[in-house]
Amino acid sequence: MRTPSKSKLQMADIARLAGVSTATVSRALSGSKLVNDETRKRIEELAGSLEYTVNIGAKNLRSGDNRTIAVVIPYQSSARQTLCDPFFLSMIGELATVLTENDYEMLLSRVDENDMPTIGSLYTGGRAAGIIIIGQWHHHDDLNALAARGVPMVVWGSKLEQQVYCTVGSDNELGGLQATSHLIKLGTKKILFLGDVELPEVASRYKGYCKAHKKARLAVNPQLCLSVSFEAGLARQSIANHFSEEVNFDAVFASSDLLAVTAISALNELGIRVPEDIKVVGYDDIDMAQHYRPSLTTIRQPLELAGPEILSVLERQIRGERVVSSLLPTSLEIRESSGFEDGQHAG
Amino acid sequence: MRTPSKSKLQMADIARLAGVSTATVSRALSGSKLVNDETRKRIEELAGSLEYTVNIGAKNLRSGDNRTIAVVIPYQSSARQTLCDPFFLSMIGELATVLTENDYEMLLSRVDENDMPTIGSLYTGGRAAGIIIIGQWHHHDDLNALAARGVPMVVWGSKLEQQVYCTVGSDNELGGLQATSHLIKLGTKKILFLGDVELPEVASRYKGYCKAHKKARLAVNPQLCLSVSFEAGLARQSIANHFSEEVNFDAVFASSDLLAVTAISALNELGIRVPEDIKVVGYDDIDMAQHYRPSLTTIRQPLELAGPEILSVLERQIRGERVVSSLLPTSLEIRESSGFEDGQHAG
DNA sequence: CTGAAAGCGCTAACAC
DNA sequence: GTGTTAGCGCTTTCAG
Repeated sequence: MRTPSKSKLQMADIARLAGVSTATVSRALSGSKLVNDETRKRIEELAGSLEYTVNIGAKNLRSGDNRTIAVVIPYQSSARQTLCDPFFLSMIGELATVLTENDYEMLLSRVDENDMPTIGSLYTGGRAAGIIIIGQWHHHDDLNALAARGVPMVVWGSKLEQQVYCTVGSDNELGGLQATSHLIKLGTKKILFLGDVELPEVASRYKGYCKAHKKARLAVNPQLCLSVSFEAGLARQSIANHFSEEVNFDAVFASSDLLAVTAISALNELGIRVPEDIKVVGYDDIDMAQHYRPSLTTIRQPLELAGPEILSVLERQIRGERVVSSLLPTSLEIRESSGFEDGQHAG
Repeated sequence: MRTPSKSKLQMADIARLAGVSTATVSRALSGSKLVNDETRKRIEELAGSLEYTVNIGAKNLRSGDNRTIAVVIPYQSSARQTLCDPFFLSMIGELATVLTENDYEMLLSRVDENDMPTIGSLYTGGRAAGIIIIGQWHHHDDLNALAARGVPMVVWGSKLEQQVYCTVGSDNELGGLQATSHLIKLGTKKILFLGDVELPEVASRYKGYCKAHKKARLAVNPQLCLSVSFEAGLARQSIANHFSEEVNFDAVFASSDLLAVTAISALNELGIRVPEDIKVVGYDDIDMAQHYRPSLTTIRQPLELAGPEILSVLERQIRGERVVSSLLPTSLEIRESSGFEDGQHAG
C-alpha cells in the first residue's frame, strides 16, 4: 500500500528550495528560537504554499514524543453488536473534543473482550502515549495486569478493592442512593432494581439502592433485583417476562436510561402506565431522557467533567506521577417518569 | 514527554535473547515464509512472554505502509457544541467497527470548520492512508480543493454538481420523496419542510419533497419551507416562533429525527397533538425514533451499509483507482407520528 | 545563527 | 534460512 501517487514532499525538498539545510527547516518549522527571522519566514512561506507538513511518524520516531491517546471500547464478540449505548457514544464525542482541544490525536479502537490483554501493545508498540478504556465491564483482572505492566491508562468505571489501575467515574453509589431515596420519598415501597449487578458500576448503584433503604429503615427485598444485560435487545425479553408474571412492585430504578426506556415500553404493552401506576427512574441522563415521553427522571453523570478529568489523570500518569482514582458527582434530574408533569429539572 | 519509565523493549533485545539477527526477528514476527519453523517458534514465544510488540511508527516509516484511516468530524467553533447528533455518533461507532474488522486503525479528529483546508496534512504528513469526512456541511469548496491535491478521501454526504471529491451517502432525494409521498397519501396538503436547505444533503431532501408534490400534481408553497439550523438548541426557538404565529400546515417533514422531536415538543407545548392534529415524519431513523412517544415515522439511512461502502470506496482510492460516488437506498419506516398506532415498521 | 552527521526502530535488498 | 547493510524522514547534538 505504498502511496501510488507522486511521492510526497519532504523536508529535504523544502530545504533545497529555500537554499538551507534540513536542520534549519526543522528548526524553523518547530518554532525554535535559533533561526534567523528572515530565514524562518522564507521557509514558512515555502512550506505553506507547497502545503508541506512534517511526517509525524518520523518525527515521533526520532524525538520519542507521542501525542496520540488510544481510546478503547471493549465489546463482546458473541453479541457483535454495533456500539449502541448513547452514553458511551456521547463519551466518545466528549473525549474527541477534549483531546483535540489539548492537541492530542485520538486513536479509537474497538476491541473484542477476548483481546483485552493485548491492548497494552498500543502503548508498548509506541502507538499511543496512554490508553483510555471506556467501561470496565468484566475486565477487572485484565486491567490490573495491564496496569501492573506500567501502561499509562485510565478506566472509565467504578473504583474497586484491590485495584492497581486507576479509574475515573461518577459516584455510582451516590447516584443509586439519590435515585432510590427520591422514589422512597415519593412514597413507593417496592422498588425494582434493574441491571447486571455483575458489572462493578452497576453493583455500586445497587449498593446505593440498599443504602437508601437502610436510611429509610426499609428492608431490602433481594427478589426485587432483576439482573438484566446492559444490552437493550436481550434486556427487553427478560423484562417483559418478569413483568408479565406478577407485578409486585410500585417503582423501577433502572441502571441505565436505555433500560428505563425498555422497561417503560414493556410496562405500557401490559397496559401499565408510567408514572401513574409505576414510577421509573433511569441512569445516565442521555439526550433521549428529556425527549422521551414520559420524560425520564434520571441520575445525571457529568459528561462535561469526565473528559477533562480523564485526560488530566492520564497526563499525570504519563509523566510518571502517582495518581488516585477520581469520583465525579452525580445529580438527580427530576422529570415526568417519577411523577412530575413538568419537564424542567428541579433536582 | 519521552517515556519516563524503563525504556521499552525493542527488536534488538529479542534478537539478542534469541541469538539471531533483527532481520530474522522481523521476518518471524511478520509471518514471512523464509524462516525456520523452530527459529520462528522460539522468537514468537520470546516475544509473547516478554510482551514485545513492534513499533508501528518505525515499521510504517520504513515500509511505507500505513493502515491508519483518519475520520474527520467538522464542527463550528462558534457553537462549540459537543458532538451531539445521534446519527453522526452512530456513524462513528459503525466506522470504528468496520475499520477494526478490516485491520485498520482509526484516528478520530474533530476539526474546526475554519481548519478544514488543513486536514489534508493528515495524509501528506503521513498520519493516515486516507480520510473519511463525516458530513459535507458548507465545505464543498474546501473538499474540492483537498481532492484536487490528490488526497484519498471519502465524504459522507450528497453528490453535487462540479464535484471533484467522492461521496458516499444515502439517496437524499429519494428519501425526501418517500417521506413526502407518504404524507400526501395520508391526505395532508400543506406539508411544512424543516431544515437548513443551504446544506447539500438537506437541499436534496427538499428536492425530493418538491418532486413528490409534482408527482401528486400539487403546487409547492415556498412559504412552507422553514430554514432552521441542524442544531437542536437554535432550532427549537425558531420552530416555536414559527408555530405560534400561525399554524397553516397539516404535516411536518423534518430533515432529521432530532428536528422532528424538537418540532413535536414545540407543537405539544402549543396544545397541538401529533399525529392527531399534525402528522410528522423525520429523517435518519436514529435509535430514539422507535422509543419516542409518539414513535417517529422516519426515513431510514442504512448505517450498516454505509460503513463498509465508505471503506471500500476509500480503499479503491488509496490504491489509485478511479472511483465514483455511491448512493445508498433509503426506506420509509412507518410509525405513530404519521398516524399509525403500531410501532412495527410497515414500509 | 547554520550545517554536517548520527541515529530513532524497523524492514528489505542483497549476499552467503 | 539467515546475517549484513542501507536507509525510511526527521531531530538533535556538536562544530563552526
